[in-house]
Amino acid sequence: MKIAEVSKKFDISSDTLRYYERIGLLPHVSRNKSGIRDYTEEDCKWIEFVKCMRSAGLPIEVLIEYVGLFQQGDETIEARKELLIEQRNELKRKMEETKKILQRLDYKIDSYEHALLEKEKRLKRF
Amino acid sequence: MKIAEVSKKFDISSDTLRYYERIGLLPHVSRNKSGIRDYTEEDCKWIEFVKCMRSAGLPIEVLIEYVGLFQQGDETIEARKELLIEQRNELKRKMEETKKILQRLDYKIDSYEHALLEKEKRLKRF
DNA sequence: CTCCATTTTGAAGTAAACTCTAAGTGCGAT
DNA sequence: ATCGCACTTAGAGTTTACTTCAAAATGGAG
Repeated sequence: MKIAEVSKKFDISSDTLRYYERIGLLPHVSRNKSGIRDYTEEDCKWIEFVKCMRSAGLPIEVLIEYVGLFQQGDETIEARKELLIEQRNELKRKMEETKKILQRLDYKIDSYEHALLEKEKRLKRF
Repeated sequence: MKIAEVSKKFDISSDTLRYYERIGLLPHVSRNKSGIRDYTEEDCKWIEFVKCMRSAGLPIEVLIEYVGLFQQGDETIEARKELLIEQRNELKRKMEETKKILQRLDYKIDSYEHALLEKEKRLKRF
């Protein structure tokens, strides 16, 4: 698969794909004899994984570390697991916070609802 | 309250407080006769609100709009409510996505757990 | 073979959200 | 009254995460 195809498939610009590879957020993609990237299924899985984790807000730095550990082989399974657990905990924490903020928004919206009703009442009075 | 106090209270740097005010993310804070900011309780409530909403990822731009609407008075109650509803929906959407990603992380962590057990088994065999 | 779109690289540019600097003012403590 | 720290402003600088650019090479259609 060439870069344009992959770009379309994941809705990530070619530039970003090259950038991700350059900074080590994706493992090196192999090239054909003339130096053009030829993405494998494996590469695509990484891209999908990275896109997903980025969308959840995992920092690029952490994902680079994960890719790095992965490339070092089986010796890093424990470390990778720990990294994922840490990120999961962080995500859970964020979700709890978001829940609270949602409640707060609900409350505020409700207040506005009441304010609007009051306003209407006052208008009808005349 | 002077800026240093407020900064400490909310753990937001003085620079950031001034910056927020400058871009309209906070209503104008009144100054004493010698030009030094004197934050009221009202100001503090705004800061707390902004900090909270920013932490949930609401864009600065949207919050600036909200502050702007607020300053225009009661005519904008409806618009403010709509703005909050939109942000709430967006937040809900994000939370659903985060939930899915949490599941995925759980699954991945579990896989690593199994991989580690397998590794241990292999070691014990010899 | 000729075009023209696509790809390559390294490097420079951009947007958002701060963060810092410079140059100056104000005020409590010694 | 003067030291020194907190405050002021305007504006420059930084960081993160891309994005664009420039110049050269490749690849497929006609």
